[in-house]
Amino acid sequence: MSKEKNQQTEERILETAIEVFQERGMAATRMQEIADRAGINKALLHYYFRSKQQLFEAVFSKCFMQFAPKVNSIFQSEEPLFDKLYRFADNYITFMLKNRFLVPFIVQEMNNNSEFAFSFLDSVNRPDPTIISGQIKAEIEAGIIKPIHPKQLLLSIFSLVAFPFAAQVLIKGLLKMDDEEFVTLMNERKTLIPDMIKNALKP
Amino acid sequence: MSKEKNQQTEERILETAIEVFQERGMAATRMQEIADRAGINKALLHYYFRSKQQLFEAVFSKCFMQFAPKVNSIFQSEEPLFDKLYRFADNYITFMLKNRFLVPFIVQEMNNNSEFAFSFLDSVNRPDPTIISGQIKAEIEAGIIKPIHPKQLLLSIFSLVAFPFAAQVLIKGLLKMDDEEFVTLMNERKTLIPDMIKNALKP
DNA sequence: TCAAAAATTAACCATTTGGTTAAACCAAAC
DNA sequence: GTTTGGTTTAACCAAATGGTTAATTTTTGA
Repeated sequence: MSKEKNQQTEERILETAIEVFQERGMAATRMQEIADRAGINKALLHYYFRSKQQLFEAVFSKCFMQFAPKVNSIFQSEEPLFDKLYRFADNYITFMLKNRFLVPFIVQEMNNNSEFAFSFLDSVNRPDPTIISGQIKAEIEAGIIKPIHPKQLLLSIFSLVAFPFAAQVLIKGLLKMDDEEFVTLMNERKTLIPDMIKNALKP
Repeated sequence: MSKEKNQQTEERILETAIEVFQERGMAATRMQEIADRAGINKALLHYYFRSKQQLFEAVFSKCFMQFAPKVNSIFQSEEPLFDKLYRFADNYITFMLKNRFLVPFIVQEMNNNSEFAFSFLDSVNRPDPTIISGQIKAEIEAGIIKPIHPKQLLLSIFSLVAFPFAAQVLIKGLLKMDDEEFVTLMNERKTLIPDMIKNALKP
């Protein structure tokens, strides 16, 4: 068989696996369901990816890499802090609105598999907080923004942007929103969040 | 056998089940492990709680009720908005620091089991956003705070407080924190978050 | 004291699940 | 056309898992 089809099949398996893993999470995912949805025999899964664990790791890695480099490039550019912030909120929310299960999946599996999570983060070109932390300190010293621990600021930004996706069902339930309203709200947040932080940090 | 011991056993099972479910999540939890940790026979689990699903629902309900009424009472009191906010951040973070797995558990299981999640929320004395939403609108009209959609404000508050707990492992990994630093940061956030929001909403 | 009721257990059971094996299939090279 | 290599499948397998049953132990209350 040609290399072509080989790659195609592997690709189809991985894409299907991403779907199922994101929908159900690692623990609740069944190899059989992936095989069924991909229209192949279960044994073929093990032919391409040796085990459930390895398939999961391929899925996780691909998912993580779908947004990490982008975040990285924004945070490591030369722009002023607030420009980065607007760009980040916009890009991140836009992307996550198209990939609704991504954040919950990453968050959940990191929590449930922390040994793997840490070794994965160490092996990967992950967003590096030192550069932007330096920038935050510099802008504080320059009097552009109020003093704040850089990690607190970063944590707040991530929280404001990511939590609504991470806790989608809870939030919709508590605030009595349907999906349409949720999307509207998240679109507003592309500017609302940076505006809010800008205001909060006004010296 | 006395009603006493009955209650005691049921209580011990439930407490153990809370531990295991929070550690592993519904899908990865094994009835056998709960039985082992509780020092009883597996059949006894089914004697008190008919099935894994029912045990899970008891666990989930008890966990949810550990904090929902408190949040409720704070948000529905007569205080000014910012007083509530300070009280909420302080109480919530203090409690979650002592129950590290609670938020991730609730968030994860609501996501993975949304049919159950919604019917549960409907059946329960959940935090009701209408009251505090009214208050927010009133304080906007009184010129105390800037205009903002009440749901956006509530969503932001929840995000800032809850996300670090929900995504603990991811956050520690990205920001390179050990647990000690995490605790320090979260303690600072008891006032940092309300301060930040207060500033952001200054008219 | 002793029989009935409740609690607890050991042994089972059916099904599900991740994973394996050996055979079949199929495109291409010779 | 036949061999050869990787690809795909049907059939299996052993372990794990949620759940049940029937018997045993403990408690109760008359």
